[in-house]
Amino acid sequence: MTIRVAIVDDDELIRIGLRAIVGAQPDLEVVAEAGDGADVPDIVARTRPHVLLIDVRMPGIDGLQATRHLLATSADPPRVLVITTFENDEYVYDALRAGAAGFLLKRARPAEMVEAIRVIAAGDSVLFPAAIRRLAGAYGGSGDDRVRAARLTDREAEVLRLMATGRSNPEIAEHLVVGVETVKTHVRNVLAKLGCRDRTQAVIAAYESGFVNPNGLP
Amino acid sequence: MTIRVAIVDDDELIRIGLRAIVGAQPDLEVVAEAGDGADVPDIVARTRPHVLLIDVRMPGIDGLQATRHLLATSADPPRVLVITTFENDEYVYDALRAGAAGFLLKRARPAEMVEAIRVIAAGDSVLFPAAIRRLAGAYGGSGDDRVRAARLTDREAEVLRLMATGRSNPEIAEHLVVGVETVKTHVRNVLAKLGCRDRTQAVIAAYESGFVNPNGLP
DNA sequence: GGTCCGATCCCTCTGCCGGGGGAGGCCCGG
DNA sequence: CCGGGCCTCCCCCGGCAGAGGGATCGGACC
Repeated sequence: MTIRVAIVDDDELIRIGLRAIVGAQPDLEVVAEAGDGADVPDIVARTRPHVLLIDVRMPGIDGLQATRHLLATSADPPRVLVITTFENDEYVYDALRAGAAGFLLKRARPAEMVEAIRVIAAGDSVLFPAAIRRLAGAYGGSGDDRVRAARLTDREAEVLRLMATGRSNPEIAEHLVVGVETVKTHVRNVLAKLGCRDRTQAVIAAYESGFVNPNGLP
Repeated sequence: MTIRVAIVDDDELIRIGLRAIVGAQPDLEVVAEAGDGADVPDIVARTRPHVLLIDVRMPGIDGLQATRHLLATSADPPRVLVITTFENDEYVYDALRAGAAGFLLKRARPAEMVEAIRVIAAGDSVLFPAAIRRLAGAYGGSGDDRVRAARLTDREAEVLRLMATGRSNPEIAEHLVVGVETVKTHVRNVLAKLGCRDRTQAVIAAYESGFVNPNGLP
């Protein structure tokens, strides 16, 4: 099956280069191109790409915003591969946090680029699976049973996620920059809503209901 | 040309393991070892390694600070490969932002580790997806790694499994028909072997390493 | 304007959890 | 035979967790 690729970059030269590289592969196909992040929802809806190559830095709607919006609204979003010039671009990390599946350096060799696209399209492997899933899960809506049924508030969900990283109450407090007492209140509410006796049971519920996931897989 | 590798980790066991793995490769050579991030500038200046393996989490100067300092002061710094236990460790993001070239999971297989070192040493191919893919590599399906590496006894494994069902120590004791003190001893041993602070972290490790799984699947 | 809810913080108090010891019985293997 | 794992149980103790109260503030909603 050919992998459907969409390219979004404000620099036409980059688009031409990427199109040439991607188009030369028998198993890859460029199904859409755009020069503005604002077009992303439209082209995704129309062409249903498997992989979306998008520049983090663009005038108007940048890759970060586009990614976030996409994962928040699309029922079956493409895998997002962020394009960047500098490997230490701070936006990249924000993009990854927003749910991007990986990133690609503009100066990477063509063979590396297409390999990255294939890897990303395969979906189940790659970069920071757990972290990405967690973040994507926070924005997008993939299924929890018990946790979703608990109707946690944003803050409570955040606290549960931190509990599921093994943090103690003081550590969560530090991370959220609030008092320990506040965290304890949230924890108490989470436990009550989930019907759990202690934080360990809550973390188990989080795993079992897919609120958090081990090493990958939706 | 042999790739010169320096290893910095506060855990001597990890250092021994890495040294054994790296040293066994004909094209890799361990030129320095340290247990404290404070030693990094010194060993880098003295031994001029190509690749620096460093643990993100260490008492005193951690990998993050060491990396930052190194890249800020060294004229020709080594490529930094960060060592971490959890792939979603928040420090990892910070380390990458600080200039690390990639990260290595402690539970990765030796072949994946040396491959990662070679990729990093090659320098220009800093493509994360490709590198990470080799690291995360064959992860899926059956991978106890962390838990298996802990070499738990039968009883300890049984206790961990019960911990992962959300049982308290008294409940585990009742289930196993032994005293609570016995259970506490097993729990203590499990925590020590897994390097966890509390039972919640142990349960997370059990899920993340596939020792137990949500809802099904091998 | 009043009500409800979410987020924040504070207090007390019970108790299990987890660390650090030690100690006896068992079976296996050198 | 005797050492070493493993399982079992015991004591002491500091500390955080979790229950149960109550309080303030802001925004959303009516």
